[in-house]
Amino acid sequence: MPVFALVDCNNFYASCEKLFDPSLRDIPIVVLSNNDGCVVARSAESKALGVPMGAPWFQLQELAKQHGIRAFSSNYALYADMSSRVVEILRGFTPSLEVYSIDESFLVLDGLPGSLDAIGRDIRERVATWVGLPVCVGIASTKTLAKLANHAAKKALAGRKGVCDFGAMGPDELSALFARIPVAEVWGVGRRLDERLAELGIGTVKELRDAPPAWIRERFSVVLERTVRELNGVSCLDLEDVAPAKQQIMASRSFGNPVFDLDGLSESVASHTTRAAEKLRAQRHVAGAVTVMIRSNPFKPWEPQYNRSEVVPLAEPSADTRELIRAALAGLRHIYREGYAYKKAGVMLCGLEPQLRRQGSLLVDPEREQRSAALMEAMDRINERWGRGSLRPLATGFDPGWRMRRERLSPAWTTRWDQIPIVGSRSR
DNA sequence: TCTGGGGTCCTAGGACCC
DNA sequence: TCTGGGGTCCTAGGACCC
Repeated sequence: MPVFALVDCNNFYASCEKLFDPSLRDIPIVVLSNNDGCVVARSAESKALGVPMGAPWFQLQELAKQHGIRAFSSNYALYADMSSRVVEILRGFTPSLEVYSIDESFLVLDGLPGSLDAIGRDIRERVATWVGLPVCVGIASTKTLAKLANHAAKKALAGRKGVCDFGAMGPDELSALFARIPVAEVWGVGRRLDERLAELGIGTVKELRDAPPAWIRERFSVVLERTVRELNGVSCLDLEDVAPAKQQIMASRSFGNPVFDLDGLSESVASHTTRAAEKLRAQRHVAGAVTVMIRSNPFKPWEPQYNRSEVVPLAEPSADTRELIRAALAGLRHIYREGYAYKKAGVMLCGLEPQLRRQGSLLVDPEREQRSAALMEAMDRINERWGRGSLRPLATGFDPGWRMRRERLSPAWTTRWDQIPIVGSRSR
């Protein structure tokens, strides 16, 4: 029987913010989405105050003032760096590891010496000692159960010091626990499924676990059927230790201020295309089409609304930023309409295929293609060495109007020499 | 003034094929 | 009166995840 562990950082973004600023200890803090829009992470103190996940920050002003809640802009440079440090530590326990998200990893612990509970406590201690972040560990025979065990370690069985191994619990104990956990906590059960399950009298994990899989498949789908099997200890989801190549690549952002004219939209679309193209080349793929999207602000229904996208196929699949921008801007000109306050623009690259396996085409000049590849590689290397955006297409512009708001950004403590924390200094 | 940004998978339905 | 059976591919939409 396989043994999966799910290691999950507690309140990850909020914990990262607290890590380098001791004055924040015991202070309620939240981390905001891009444009300082809504709450995407809360410290334990903020949760205790009842700050809801996803709440718009401007609606929390009163509560924040009352309790001294501090808010931070998303500092992805910091979170990504801390995340990779945690993963590095986890790799010290097992080579079979899947990075599931920025703050979660699945580990396969089969055949390791020592008790699983002891390994779990080791993981917790090592991460806490080496990088200072709190994690919880859930251990079970399937991924879905490991997720649930992790949840139990955080909530229902918080007394177990952040480690929960379902394998060490008896069937009655497990059933009693499952009868206390709402079915919505199960990985793969979202709001809609929760509602539909409730109508059928399934409200707890235990009730879903004990439902006949065939019946679930009939009433719902093969996806939920798989979830039921996983809850019964039948492993259906394998560890994906090699991340599969993306099938589509998105880049989009809301604007810090509304944009009205084509020029502003063009600059943002060119910027998004540039970022998407970097990701595309990083996975060594080419794209067959570019989708460009623009929309007004749906939270202002009293203003005229406009929401449109267009797919622009490329004559030949490409990873050349210039060609992708040309296609995106052609699509943008086609769908742009005057008279709207635009709130968001984005591009999506699709029809992705590996760069190398491409079929030769009579329409492609090999010499030109080589020059393109060399230029893109040079640009990527310069930007890697000197920082993103050091060398960029002119079409991405200089207008700050549409760029996102980040008024509460903490320093890039670990990724910029000029922002590294200073512990003490000798004065003369 | 102010409301995120990515992704995946599955299903149904239509077009089209022989 | 009466109009098959099987398949593929594509797209849109809905659900989920963090």
